[in-house]
Amino acid sequence: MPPQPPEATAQDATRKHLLETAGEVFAEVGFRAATVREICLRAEANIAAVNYHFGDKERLYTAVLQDTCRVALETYPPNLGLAAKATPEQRLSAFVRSFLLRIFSEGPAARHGKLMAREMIEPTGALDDLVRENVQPMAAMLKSIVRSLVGPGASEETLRLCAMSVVSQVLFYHHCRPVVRRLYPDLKFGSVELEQLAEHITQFSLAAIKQLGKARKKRGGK
Amino acid sequence: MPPQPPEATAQDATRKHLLETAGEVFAEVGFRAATVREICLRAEANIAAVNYHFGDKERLYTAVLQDTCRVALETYPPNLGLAAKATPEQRLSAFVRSFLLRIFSEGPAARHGKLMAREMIEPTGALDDLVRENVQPMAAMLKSIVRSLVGPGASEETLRLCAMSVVSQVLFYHHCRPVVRRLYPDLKFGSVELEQLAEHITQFSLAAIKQLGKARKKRGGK
DNA sequence: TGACAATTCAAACGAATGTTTGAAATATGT
DNA sequence: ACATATTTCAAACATTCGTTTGAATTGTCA
Repeated sequence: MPPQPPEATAQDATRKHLLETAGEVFAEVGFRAATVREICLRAEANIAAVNYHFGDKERLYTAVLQDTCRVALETYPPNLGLAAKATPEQRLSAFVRSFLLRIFSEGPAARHGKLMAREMIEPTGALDDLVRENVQPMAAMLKSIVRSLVGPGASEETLRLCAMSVVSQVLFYHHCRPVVRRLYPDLKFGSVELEQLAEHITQFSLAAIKQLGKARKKRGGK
Repeated sequence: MPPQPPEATAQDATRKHLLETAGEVFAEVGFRAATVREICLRAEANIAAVNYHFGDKERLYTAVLQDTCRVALETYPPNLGLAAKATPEQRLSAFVRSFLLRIFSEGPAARHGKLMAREMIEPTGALDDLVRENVQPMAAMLKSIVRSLVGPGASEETLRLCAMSVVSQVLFYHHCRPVVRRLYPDLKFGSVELEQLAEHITQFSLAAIKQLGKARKKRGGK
């Protein structure tokens, strides 16, 4: 007895199809440049379908944003199949790796990354919920990893700064891809390269965090 | 005998005013959402002024992008008044600090950062020239700093990865400000906080780079 | 089958936008 | 001062977009 029986999903197939197609279009060209005509055309639905099923273009967008976020986290969960007794180093590595994969993956799961990148430029009302329900827990998880790496007694500010330094490196290649591509035209982002990149980010961050921990101890903590 | 005598600039004051105002509007709402009506209204120019002086909206935009880039680099030069015999550590610190200031500054110099952030989402034809003439030299400068920090014999890939790790941390707070603001509502980005942030990024990166250099030496280079 | 609700459809509406136009105004050079 | 080129101006044009409308179609249930 599944909570969502198949008939409930098949009931409004066009609504689901619309959600899927809108995700594609929004990710490709953004909310503003996307037209409901294009979305309905690709979804093989009537122009009026968006307004009928979602009210208007904006509510369709927020539905898309929530849906893509769910799909992305289901496809690439933040812990990425980690043993319960993993070391902090392993946990950091898994965090970085799953984050990179989630962002750079092709297919439906990648849409969320693109949409979020656009949200950074022009935040919509949907961002508040998204940060509270998805980003916040992820940030807490990373901060706990950093805490166990840098040792006890580190200030909250230090933990926050280090966590940001880790996340920033992951997001950079996605966010600045247009520049990176032009700077290094031969650079590819296949699964092999992503693994190397994850390894670098992990090692770079581990070295920095551990060094900061040592330096703090020498100074007698603070 | 200045190469650009004052009469040449005063000649078409509306063109200059248009460039200035367009920079404001484009930075605020982006190329697509910006309207030539709004730009001309703020510039106290006629609707047709854009087409007369720049041909069309797109060519106005590229002119704005080049102009703001020039202003930003003039206001916050990458070396930031550094002595000729500065240590690599000082050079890295100056690079990070000037980069942060250039991006987070208020006023006309900040526009370039906002426009570039939008270019990352929807690159225009103007990006190619910009990367070639401005980003590329900056990347080379940073790479040379990293080279002198990590020690001789490091691979080009290592240098590139480390340089990216540095830049990414700088760009993160600007690019992800909507999320950061929601995660830490009390966080401010005044001049004091920017100095602290620059210090963290510098120390974090220095620790990581030097550690990578040591590790490479121990392994006998590569 | 028949009545009612849900969904789909083509067409049009109203608003906003980049651009064009041709005349009016201003500046320039002799 | 005059003739010419440059710049400004109000108005309109052509297009695109989100949304609405009312009829047609399909599905649902008794």
